[in-house]
Amino acid sequence: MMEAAPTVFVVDDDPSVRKSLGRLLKSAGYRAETFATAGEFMQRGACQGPSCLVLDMELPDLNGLELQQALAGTGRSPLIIFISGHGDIPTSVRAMKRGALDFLPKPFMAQDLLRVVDEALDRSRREQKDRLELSIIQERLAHLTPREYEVLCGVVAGKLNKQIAVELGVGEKTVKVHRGRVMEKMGANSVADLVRAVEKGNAIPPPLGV
Amino acid sequence: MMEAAPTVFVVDDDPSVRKSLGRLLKSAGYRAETFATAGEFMQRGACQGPSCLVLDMELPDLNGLELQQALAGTGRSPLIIFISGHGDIPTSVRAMKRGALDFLPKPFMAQDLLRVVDEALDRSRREQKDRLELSIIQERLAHLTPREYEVLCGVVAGKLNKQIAVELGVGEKTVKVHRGRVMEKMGANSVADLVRAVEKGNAIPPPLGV
DNA sequence: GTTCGTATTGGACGAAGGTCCCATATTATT
DNA sequence: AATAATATGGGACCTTCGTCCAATACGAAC
Repeated sequence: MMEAAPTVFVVDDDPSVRKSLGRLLKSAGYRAETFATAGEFMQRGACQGPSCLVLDMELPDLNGLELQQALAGTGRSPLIIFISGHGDIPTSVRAMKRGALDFLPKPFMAQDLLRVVDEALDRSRREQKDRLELSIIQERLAHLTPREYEVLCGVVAGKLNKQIAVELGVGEKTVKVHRGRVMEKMGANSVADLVRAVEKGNAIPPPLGV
Repeated sequence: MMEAAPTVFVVDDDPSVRKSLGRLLKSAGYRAETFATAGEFMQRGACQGPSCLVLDMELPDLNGLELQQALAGTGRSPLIIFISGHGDIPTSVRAMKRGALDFLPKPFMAQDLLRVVDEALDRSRREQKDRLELSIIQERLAHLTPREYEVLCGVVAGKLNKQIAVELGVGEKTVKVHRGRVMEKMGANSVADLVRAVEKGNAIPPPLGV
């Protein structure tokens, strides 16, 4: 199975920068898409393969930091490499605190950018794998009935069927039936698997308070 | 039980900065210790309570980034807030990529520093709690006999006693005995607890390749 | 109004887990 | 040589878990 081509998005208001970065990235073997404004990029939906965003800090509509936040607000959080002609330290620090991967002052050397892009795509692949696993687990969790979910909680808390039954005010028999269905729906072969799945599924990335 | 006083370390070669920051931090209610060089700070051992480090980037012996790495190399990784009079963007970005909490160009406003210090100490408390849990688990893991550890692996992999017995070439009975001891030594009341403990215990913070 | 999903339970049975007491063998330590 | 820790088991016993077949009840959807 072939992996989707790695894509690098470029958002920069300077046409010559877009053109030269586009060329550079394509020559390095990446798919490149360029945008002149934050708005344009927001319109383009997320892509499936690994990707990252090379983002100019100074844009006509939103500035780079604002776009970074806008994307985070809509659930998209691509790996961002900032580039900037007039950046200052506080701006770069804020960008990094919000999760940017790097911040390159213009002008930068092509190989520096390519190295960072390469790292970004590597990380993007890993994140994509993690997100896929997570979404599968959450999908399965969502298909549990309320009762099944209650039983699940008891099981991963290490309680006995008997205890769970008392807490829910039902017979131990009933708990067993639900429990069996939980194992089946979650695709777990053992309590150990179940615990790991639930731990992963509840791992909510803490929002960066920056 | 009273928590150890939060401590802020200051490393700066300028005596007037040390003095004024020391005063500022003490007036804000923190314990403050100041150092003129990286070497001096390295000599002082880690403290127990929550702490963070306010670190000047320009020092006579090592520069700030070097001290940051030197500390990481010895297993200490205090939360670092850089301050710098002559910083540039690449330096600040590198510092942030290596995990610094913030990077304040001099001169900065006292309240800005205090806000960041406060956040750092909050995080330090959380990290300390996590490290404590981790060390307890690792301590317990270290007290398992080799055989018990093998059995533990089988259990958290969701295997049946019978399967584990076959793999280890022993009787199911023996596995049960080891398993019982594992549960006792690990302080686990259920397989679920055991799985969570092992997952935590194996969570090795990935080194920042920066 | 019938069908579907959900929740509930019974009886029965076997598999698996856990814990007593007891026993042996090896190795390391003292 | 004696002691302790480790590793290995037997026998007995109870608990817990899982699954088979079967049934009832409620609400929502078609």
